[in-house]
Amino acid sequence: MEDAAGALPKKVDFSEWYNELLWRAEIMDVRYPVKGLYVWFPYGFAIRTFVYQRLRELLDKDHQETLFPLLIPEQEFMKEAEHIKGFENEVYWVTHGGTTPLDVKLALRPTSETAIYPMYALWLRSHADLPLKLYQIVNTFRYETKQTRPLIRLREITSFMESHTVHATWEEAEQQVESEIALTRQFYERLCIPIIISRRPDWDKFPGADYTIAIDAIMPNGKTLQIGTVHHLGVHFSKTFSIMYEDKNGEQKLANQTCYGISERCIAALISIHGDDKGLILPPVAAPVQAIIVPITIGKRHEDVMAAAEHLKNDLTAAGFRVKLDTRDMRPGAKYYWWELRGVPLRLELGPRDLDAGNVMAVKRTGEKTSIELAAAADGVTRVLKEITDTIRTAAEQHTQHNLCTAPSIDALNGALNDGKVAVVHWCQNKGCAEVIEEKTSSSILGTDVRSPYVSESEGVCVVCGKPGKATLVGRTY
RNA sequence: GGGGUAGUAGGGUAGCCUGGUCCAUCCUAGAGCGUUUGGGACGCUUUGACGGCGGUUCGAAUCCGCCCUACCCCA
Repeated sequence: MEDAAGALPKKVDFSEWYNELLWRAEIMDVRYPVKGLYVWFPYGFAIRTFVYQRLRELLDKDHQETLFPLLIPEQEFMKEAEHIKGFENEVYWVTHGGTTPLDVKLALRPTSETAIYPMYALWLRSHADLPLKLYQIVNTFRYETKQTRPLIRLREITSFMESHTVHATWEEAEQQVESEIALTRQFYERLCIPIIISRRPDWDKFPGADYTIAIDAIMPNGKTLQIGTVHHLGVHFSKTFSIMYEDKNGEQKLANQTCYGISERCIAALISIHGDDKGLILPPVAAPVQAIIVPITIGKRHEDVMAAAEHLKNDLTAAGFRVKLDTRDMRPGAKYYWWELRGVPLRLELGPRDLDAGNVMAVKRTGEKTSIELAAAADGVTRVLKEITDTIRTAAEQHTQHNLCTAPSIDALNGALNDGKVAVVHWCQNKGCAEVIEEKTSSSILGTDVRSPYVSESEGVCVVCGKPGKATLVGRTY
């Protein structure tokens, strides 16, 4: 029934599928009349809320949430040379207050280092104030010149979680980097999104960082999406902004810093990796509606069924599930399609036959049907939702494993990339060789020191020059 | 960074080349009423559009220019 009313484009036509799904599943409205700015539909925003709740839960264990201004005065923004170089072509400037030109131009934050660190300099006095670990979830602005895409490449990033930590020593900051990586792992583990961690090459690190660790996911078309970065800032910014503390011996020392970011790209990955030809598939942790009850009412059994459905809803709500009862005047089949498109993990069909048997039919968004006893509905739903999570996670992991391979030569690399894969090659870490690889295969070096269950560290000869090389992740990127 | 194609109701389209018969086509969605309801219901009634600004012309959805926006390809 390909041509049935309302069929989505197939997921193999990823770009079309993605755009259509954002619209049809009511995630983003792309019709806002400014390039690169999009509107969250309430349903999409609800997904965002639950996803970011998961992130906050993890951060709040040892970070504190805060909020800094959107506007950064030009002189602060211009203090750190490398940082400016990295961002100057992407900054939006506020130049007027009404009709009056401003004496000091104000930047719309492309990221908040230069907003936060002057304040850190004021706040930090002694080693007893360390470590300092704050985060905020804010919008940021970047004048992107490449093609913009909803949730993926935006001129206004609406949901940028940025964490900024301060430590006494470089080693402590390094440990913090590891702990942020572990946090990111847990976050994506909960969303059932497999990730690949690597260390970005020097030319691709954050402007003003000692090094950058990146988290990438493989999208359905084989392109990689960077869905998190952790940066060791060393003392670059603390020198510039005089972020100093008095150590135990009474000496003034420069602090070491890290910063770490995750944006709504995590939702792009969530949608893209799990969805199918019917629409979204949301893992229960991220689903605004975890179970939808569809009553099947015929003739005079209408009231019986509705009462039982209401009762079921109350039971499940009391047990802590996000449940809805769909009482709209639509045929049941239409409701099934409607909720499948929106990725609700579990559908509970309740009709006269089920009622007479004391059961409710539980249909997983991942495909399977089982019967649940009405008297023990909460237990049944707990079990089935867990099975759904496992199915979603396993499918995503298989996809990632399937799309990762090793390539012993440039030709093999090209072949793998053309097959929609991400590959590991050996590379000598020389910039010239990287350029050869990138040019010959129209791809990007993602990084070295790859951490993934599907990639093992190995030594080998550089695919370009034949000198000793390290395992390096290469892919076509968003 | 370079090139291309397009913009017509909420969504998708026809009309444009060859300006007038277009108070604009069809599908879908929306509203109202009725009959329906175990996988996308049906009938009747009804609302709703030529991206923006300017130009050419007696007359512009249609031709020209600029702007905005979107999509595709190449680097």
